[in-house]
Amino acid sequence: MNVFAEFQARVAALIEKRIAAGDLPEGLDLSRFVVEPPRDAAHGDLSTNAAMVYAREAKAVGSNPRRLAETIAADLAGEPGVAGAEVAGPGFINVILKPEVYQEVLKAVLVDGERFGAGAPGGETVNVEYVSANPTGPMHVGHARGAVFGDALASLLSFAGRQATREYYINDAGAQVNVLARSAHLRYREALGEAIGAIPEGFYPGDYLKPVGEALKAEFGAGLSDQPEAYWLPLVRQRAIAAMMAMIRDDLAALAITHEVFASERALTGVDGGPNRVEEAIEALRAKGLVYEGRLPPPKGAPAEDWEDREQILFRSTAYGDDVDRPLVKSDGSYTYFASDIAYHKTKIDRGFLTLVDVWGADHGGYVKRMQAAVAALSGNAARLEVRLCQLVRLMRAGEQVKMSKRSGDFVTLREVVDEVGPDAVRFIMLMRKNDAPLDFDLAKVIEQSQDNPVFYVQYAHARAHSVLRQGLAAFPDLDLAPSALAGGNSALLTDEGERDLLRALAQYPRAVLQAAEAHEPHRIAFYAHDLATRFHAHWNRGKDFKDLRFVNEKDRNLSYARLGLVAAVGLVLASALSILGVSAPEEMR
RNA sequence: GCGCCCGUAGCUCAGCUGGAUAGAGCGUUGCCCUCCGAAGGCAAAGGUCACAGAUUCGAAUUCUGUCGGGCGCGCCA
Repeated sequence: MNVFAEFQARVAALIEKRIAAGDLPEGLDLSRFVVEPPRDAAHGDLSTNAAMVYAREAKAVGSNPRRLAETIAADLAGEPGVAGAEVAGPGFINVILKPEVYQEVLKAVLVDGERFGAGAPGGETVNVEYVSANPTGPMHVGHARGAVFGDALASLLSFAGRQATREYYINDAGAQVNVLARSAHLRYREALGEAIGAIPEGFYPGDYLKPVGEALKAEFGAGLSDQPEAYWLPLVRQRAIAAMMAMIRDDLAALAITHEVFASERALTGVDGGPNRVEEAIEALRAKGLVYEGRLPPPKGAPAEDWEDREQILFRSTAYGDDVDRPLVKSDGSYTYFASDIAYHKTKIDRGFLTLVDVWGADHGGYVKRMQAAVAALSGNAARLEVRLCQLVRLMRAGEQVKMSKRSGDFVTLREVVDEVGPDAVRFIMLMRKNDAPLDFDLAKVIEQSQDNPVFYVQYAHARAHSVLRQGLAAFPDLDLAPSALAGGNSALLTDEGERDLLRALAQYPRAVLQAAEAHEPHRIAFYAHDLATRFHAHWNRGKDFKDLRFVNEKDRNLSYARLGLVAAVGLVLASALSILGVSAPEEMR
């Protein structure tokens, strides 16, 4: 039950009525106005700018904008559920709703439970690709942001009714996985008892490869030590990648993140058998006349000492808005990363997705246009790729930046952070910020001041709601506090301003979900949850000053029951919002 | 040099796709626990929305320019 969407439709109908009456011209775009909650509660329950939006059109047909507003307001005042409507300020129409509307909202929350605010299932299919970290080592905190964002976005879209698929692209075909294999082979020789000394430049130095070396020893004995690299590299690479992916999945699981599809870049190339999807994708582009041999101007800015001017195979990405055409084949004849990424995105299109969302680190920003060009070209402009860039996380410790370098092996892993502060805090902090704003993640702060962490604030509100329900049951042991039963309470008794404030907040949840899903901005759900928690804490505290405002009043069974229904509804919506964010909703926090 | 992102309270950030008097957390100051959970609440102080133009009934929000910061700029991923 979305009050705002309902009134959006009603106002649209009233505007059509004005058109029929000649107060407005035909052919208006009825999606231009909004029905929203006013910032100031004194302005009523709903507010619309419809009369202002169409003021110019009203003038054009000789009508008066002010009169238009008053006519619409008068019509609105006669709508069911409306207690009053008036024109205010520069031309807003403010609507005051009858209490019955909120009683219905409350009932809907209690009946629908954690599904309140969810969109109708069966919406469009959306592919959300996130994390896609190279399988060369454990995840570090920089990966966490995109991981949490993508996961929460997919949850949000699913809740809003879309059919979201979570996907991870494994970069297991490039040069860096060969480096991984050589590094693992080094650890293998170490496991065999060989003194390998310091890890040479150009190898991954981390200890996390030691178990891989041990496992290789267990599987092959000494059988790989005297062989040429060409012999052992594929064997070691395959096992090292599998080990890294297992580790990455574990790290993600610690953050409650899962993917439905793990897509292998290597499998696309056909080197291990199977069709060569990369070649197919390039042929598909070639068939559209978008692949040619040509020369590129030298790169500007950063000096490239090994630049050589030569003919190469290029994708005409400029035909779809890119700045320059992009190479598909390297000088050694192998495909570029871009070429296999085109093939990967083609598989998404071939699987029927028309909306693709990629979550990348901000350092890949320069890559956005060419990938969008490829998706547009491959799908004939039918599919749309949206790239959400996550600014890199600056990891701080007591106000000082922690330098991280994968090469030196000196980095803070995601697992270390999760073990220190818990998955809920990591997720909530990352989701309290827009993805494209930089984020300082101060370990010392999160650890030492964990009580000031907003995640506890929201979780506490949820726990407090359940605490009140427990109190209610203690006072009235025979009450049925199941939400479906509470829906039968007499919510007309909820007349206090604090209670009405909570009801208004509950009514806004479906709207918040809808808008967050449309904008692909899960952080709005985090702010909604925080706002609802604030209102709940505030009203709870009023019960300290005014005893008759407490939810549980042992002398008034019916009133208590109605109020417990409100408390249960707040708890349900908080749980729903936290569930979208992937944060736990404990019923007790003592 | 070019492209993308960002600039809002002392600090960290929201600002509902152009709306009414720009909000919250932290920090500072002063209050509220014989009382449903004080991990909470109330109040005060704190602003040239980087700057200058443009668009219109109306701009933190859209466009242009300037300044400042981040990221990126064949054959790495």
